[in-house]
Amino acid sequence: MSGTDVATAFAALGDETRWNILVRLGREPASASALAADLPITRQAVGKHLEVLRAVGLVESRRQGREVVHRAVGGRLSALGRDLQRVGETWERRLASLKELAERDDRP
Amino acid sequence: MSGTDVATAFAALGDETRWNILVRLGREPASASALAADLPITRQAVGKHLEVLRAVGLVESRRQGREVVHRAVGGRLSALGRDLQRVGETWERRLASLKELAERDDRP
DNA sequence: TTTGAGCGCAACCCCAGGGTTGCACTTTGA
DNA sequence: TCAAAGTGCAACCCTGGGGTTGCGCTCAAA
Repeated sequence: MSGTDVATAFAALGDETRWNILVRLGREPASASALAADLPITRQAVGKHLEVLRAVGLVESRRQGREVVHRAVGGRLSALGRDLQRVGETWERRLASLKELAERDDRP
Repeated sequence: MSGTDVATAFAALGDETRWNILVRLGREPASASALAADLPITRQAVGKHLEVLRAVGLVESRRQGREVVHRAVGGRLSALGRDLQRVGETWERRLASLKELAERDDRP
């Protein structure tokens, strides 16, 4: 998990509109126009968000007739979650070690 | 996990500089000036990032003499990770159900 | 008690990016 | 075959926020 990738992935998740779109696609796949119909923004704006989400692998798109259906990739989100959890636990352990070292230094 | 909270939390993680600061604090606690010394930005800029991170509970700060020491809150990150993982798995399950329904409809 | 390190505003600059309008293209269905 | 739905650019607007400089405060150490 490189730092850059993590940052861009979370930047993708860090926009409220984008999060709403993702949640909506988590319930069921939909086209850009369908999404725009439920949201207070243009289809073009939705398109840009979908582009961002697809770039980080959180959404997959598939042409179906004259419309393009987008779906949320749950696996990608789960993987991100697992990575985050691991990093957080590492920090907790490290902090505990530092604390222990400090206490040991206090009473040599 | 409300949508707004999630978005703001990930927005906090979505900036590369902020992520670098977090990782640095995950190795060991440090003051804003110490952080600024390692980074290509001003202490004031670091301060703003720390403010954002503290607002979402990813960093805790404690005055020690004349300096303020900041540390990464691993538990908060782990919790976020677990939430993400859960949401992702929900999506996967839902998508599987939809697929099964579609196939059942195909052969009535 | 003076000096400098560390911190906290506040004002300012600047650009990435979220949003829009406008247009041209394909595909379905009547 | 024609109208309307769905999509894909491209140009443009404008705000948010990441970054800076500048100043005044506090507190530890000499």
